[in-house]
Amino acid sequence: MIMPRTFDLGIIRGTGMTVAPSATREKIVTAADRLFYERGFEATSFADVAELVGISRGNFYYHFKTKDQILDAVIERRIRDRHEMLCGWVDDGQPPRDCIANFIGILLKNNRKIRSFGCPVGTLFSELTKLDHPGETGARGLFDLFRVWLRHRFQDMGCGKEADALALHILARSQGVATLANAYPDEDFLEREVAQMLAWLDAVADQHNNHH
Amino acid sequence: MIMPRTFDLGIIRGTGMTVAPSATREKIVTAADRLFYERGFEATSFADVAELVGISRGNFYYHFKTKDQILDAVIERRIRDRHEMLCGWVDDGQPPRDCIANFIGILLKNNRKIRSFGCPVGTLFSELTKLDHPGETGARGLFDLFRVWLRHRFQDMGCGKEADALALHILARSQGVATLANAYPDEDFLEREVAQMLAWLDAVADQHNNHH
DNA sequence: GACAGGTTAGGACAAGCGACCTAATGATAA
DNA sequence: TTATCATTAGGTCGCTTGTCCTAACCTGTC
Repeated sequence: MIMPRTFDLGIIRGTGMTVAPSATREKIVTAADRLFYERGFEATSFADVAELVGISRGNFYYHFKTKDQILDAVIERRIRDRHEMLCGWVDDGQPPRDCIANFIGILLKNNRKIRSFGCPVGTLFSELTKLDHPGETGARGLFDLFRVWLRHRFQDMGCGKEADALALHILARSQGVATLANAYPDEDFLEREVAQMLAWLDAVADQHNNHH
Repeated sequence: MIMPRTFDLGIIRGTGMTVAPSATREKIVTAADRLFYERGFEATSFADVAELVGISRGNFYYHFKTKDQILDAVIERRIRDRHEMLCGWVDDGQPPRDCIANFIGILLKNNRKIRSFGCPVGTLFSELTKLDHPGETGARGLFDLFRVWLRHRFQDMGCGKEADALALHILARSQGVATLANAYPDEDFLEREVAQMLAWLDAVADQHNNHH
């Protein structure tokens, strides 16, 4: 397991020291995280975030020098959250097949948000790529997190060299399902596709159980 | 086959008459189509389009009253182009299996653009949804065009009631592959997934050949 | 030449944006 | 109390945006 980015656990502001994160800063990141997801990064203004947090606009400059820094903090948090979630499943001692099934299950767990706004990872990456925004690297890091984690689970299942291709495959399937669930928000489609993905997963598992 | 939108084949400008489309208007739509795809709708300004076309900014108002009208025209053209492409395959007398294979082949044919900017349909829809933009309906119409066409091809293959689910499935797979090809622009992934989709298609075809 | 109608260029306009500054506030420690 | 320093509110700045207006430009026909 590789942490794709170093984590800024607090405010540094020139002192070179790591301090406990400010409560307001965390509120800003939380609000920005939500608005970047629901409205997109560019369409979200400082005023929007300030209104949601309930603070003054001008106050932002104290916590973040630029809008890009807020984006970095949001991506950082998203990576940390997903990282914890994924590692939690492994630490629980769940077998790799169940871990991957949990990943697929995210689509159902978050089905309402996904049907409204698509996948937080895919839509953010897509937007930043089009904007030629440096944050694209961080957004790709989110993909990397899932890709590497899935690869390791498939390796644990004994898939060997195929593991990375399988990881990308299931990642792509999830992205596609999220996109179409967003365009056609009827619940049946999502459940149907998740069931198919789980069946596919079990077929892969069986195939490698029989071989070894 | 249903045309999801009526086509405005020219400029109306109050007269209620349909006139031959102006050359400048077509240039504007072409440039906007490209920029909306490469940079996104909101991030593309009138100045950007004007520069690409080589005309004055202020001139836009003569051809389009608002930016939204340009978007409508772009979506209209995209629908018309895809409609012609899809109908062309059917009119050529290609069997349904080959028609669907052609659809999957779009991913390879446009692989360079897709790896750079993602899928023109999916990314546009995703952006407009987040913006709560009325053009979302038109963008969904693009999905509808493919969905209905694919459904009819699967029906022609004898898939009956499953046809629509199969159409959505292959649509979702395409979307996911495009998204990940955008994030990881190495050629192998795209070719691998396309091969898998074609294998899946043949499996579906065989299944329904044996049954009947 | 004179005229008319479709077309174009260039600029004006208010609104909103990110970035930035400064004075006021609040809590803590001497 | 006083001093200190982190934090906040409110406002300004230059810039870009979409929208809109008007004068000039073609390119025909009379």
